[in-house]
Amino acid sequence: MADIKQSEIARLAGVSQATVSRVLNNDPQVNEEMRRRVLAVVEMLGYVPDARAQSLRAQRTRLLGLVIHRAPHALAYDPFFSALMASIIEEAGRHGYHLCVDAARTPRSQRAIYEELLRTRRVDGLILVESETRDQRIVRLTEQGFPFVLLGRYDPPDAICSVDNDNVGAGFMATEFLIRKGHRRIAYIGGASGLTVTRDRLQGYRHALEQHGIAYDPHYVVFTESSLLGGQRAMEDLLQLPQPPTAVVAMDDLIAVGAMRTAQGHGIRIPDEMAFIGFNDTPLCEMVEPTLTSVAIDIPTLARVATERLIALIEGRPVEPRRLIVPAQLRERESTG
Amino acid sequence: MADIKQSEIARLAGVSQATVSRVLNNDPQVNEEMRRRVLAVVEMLGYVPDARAQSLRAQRTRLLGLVIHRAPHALAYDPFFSALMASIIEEAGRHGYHLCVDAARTPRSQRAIYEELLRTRRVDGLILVESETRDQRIVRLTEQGFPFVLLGRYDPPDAICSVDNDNVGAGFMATEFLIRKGHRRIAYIGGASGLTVTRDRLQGYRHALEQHGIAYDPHYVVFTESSLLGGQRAMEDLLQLPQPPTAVVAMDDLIAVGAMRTAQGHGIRIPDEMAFIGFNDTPLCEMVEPTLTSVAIDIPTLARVATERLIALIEGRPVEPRRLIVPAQLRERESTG
DNA sequence: CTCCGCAGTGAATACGATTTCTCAGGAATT
DNA sequence: AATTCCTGAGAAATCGTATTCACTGCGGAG
Repeated sequence: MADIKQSEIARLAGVSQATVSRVLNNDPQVNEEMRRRVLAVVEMLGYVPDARAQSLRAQRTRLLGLVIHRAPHALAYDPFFSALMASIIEEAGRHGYHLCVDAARTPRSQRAIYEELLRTRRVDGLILVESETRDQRIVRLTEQGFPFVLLGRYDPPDAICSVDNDNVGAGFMATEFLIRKGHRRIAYIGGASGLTVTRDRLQGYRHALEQHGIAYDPHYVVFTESSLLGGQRAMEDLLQLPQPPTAVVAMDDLIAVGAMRTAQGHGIRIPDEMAFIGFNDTPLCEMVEPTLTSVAIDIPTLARVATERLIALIEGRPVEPRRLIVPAQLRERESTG
Repeated sequence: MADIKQSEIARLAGVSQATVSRVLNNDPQVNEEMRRRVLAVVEMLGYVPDARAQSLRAQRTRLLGLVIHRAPHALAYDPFFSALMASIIEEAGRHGYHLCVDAARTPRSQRAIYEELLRTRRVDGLILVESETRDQRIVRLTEQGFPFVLLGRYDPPDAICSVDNDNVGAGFMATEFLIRKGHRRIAYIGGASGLTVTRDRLQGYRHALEQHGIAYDPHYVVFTESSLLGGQRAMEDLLQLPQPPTAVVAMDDLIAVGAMRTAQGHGIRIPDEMAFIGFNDTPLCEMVEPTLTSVAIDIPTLARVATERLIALIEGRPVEPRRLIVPAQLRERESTG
């Protein structure tokens, strides 16, 4: 049924298989009469070229790769990745590409997955998320000359194509916002301390304190796992302090909500006694009580730009500048009064 | 660098390219001495076969397809799909398959995407979610003899391979639970009325009422969009009734949370004055105040089984029984007292 | 009138792997 | 010792498409 190939079309149209290929690829070299004849047959049989053959011949699959780490947890619980995926898929589709999503449970399986995708040439390029400060993937991909784009890294090596939200700026924005509300004892809860995103937002936090003449107190900075539970644990620690903070900047919404829950559990009223601010402006913000102020990452733009650039790299078009930063935006809600 | 092919390995090992292929495919016909020699070279160069060439030759890509509808909304806001994806990817990986995720904004683009995946033979099989009562995709795929598995449809045509959570049972379970808590005026908020999942859970709801001698009142049944906003709108309607319900069965957690928000907005205390129960047991349930009782769909099992069966279909292994039902489970939390 | 160039086409080949066919050479059988 | 059998490995075909190369007419220039 579906086993129609170009040679079949060619036979029915009375032309050579090469001509069929030319017609389908809009080769200007082909005569109008021939084109019509071929297209008529193609139309009639509903022929579409076999992607597998095209992949081999053209040495490109038109597949982009995205690997989610810390699966299945991150994928199932963090809407950031889902939102990112949705926009990547959309933009990829606009260019005739598809998205292959993989997931890794452990750093070890992660390495293996990248290695496989790379070696088997199953995908044409990769979007790297959750880049760490000294990322082996970057080294490996670069030495292989494999197209990739970093998404979500603030200080990539030069010559690496990257797109990032302005994490330093976002950290600064969140912290300054709280300072202007009158807070002086502001805590920062980070995710894994190795992640650049954790560090970048922390840097913005310190910047804001400094700029407003508030001394940096390391007791107010804790690192935890990026999850509801992580936020809860971190908050427990902060509440042990002789002088607990009056406001909390949490590295993501999940952590923020976890921290809020714990604070509420201790009878603390939000935002009157303690203010909270998260990052990513996930749907979660609207779902909790009180609703959570969050610094918005423009995920659709981030995804769109990263995808566009990756495809440009794959197709050998120039990509300048190598590094692009998408600005953040603060969405004020109830948790900051 | 990475442009090693079998002929290269063959040359270095002093054998023919066919032998290299045989070694890599564990052909017992090959001598131990040869095998060692080839493997040594393969190991040294880190050679891995090109997936594109394998795809063409074997007429199979080892890619599974999943199309998310109502994108980007559904993907970004409904953790169900993310959780599903995570488990599909994991199970697929276990069998050497990858997952290609697509997204459709409109029913029209949806048709186009399925048609393309089908015709280009880009994927070996499809997992269909959100099956409707008279689904054109099923007709099309069946007539093409294309491997696919239905996920989340309770009453598939015979001979169609499907996996579903027990939606009727889940609807029954949720409703009966509320009845046992003493509720008599119980509302049901469904998603799009065409979705089988909406109808199946409704059927279970009616069943439970009937079995406990409660008259079915159509005023207590409303359909809405599967979103926070949809839940809010539906709740507004229910609150207009002369005798508002004392308990609400919402077709998914998102709708339930939206409905709860609106009820709270009207000063209704939960669960004292009104009880709520959702479906899917998404992470959201733990994040809201009060936490939401939900009927758990065993997503990992659902995904695992569906993926296993799809791969079996693809590889021509028998799949019996055609229809499989994964039981649901109620997770009691604060919203039902 | 001859030759060149060019548009348009078909034949042939490449892409990288798997699989079938074929055959050499050693073991086993008579 | 001659024939058959079997094992193992090479040569070649194949998957479906894109592309290079070579050829055919035909028109215009010299």
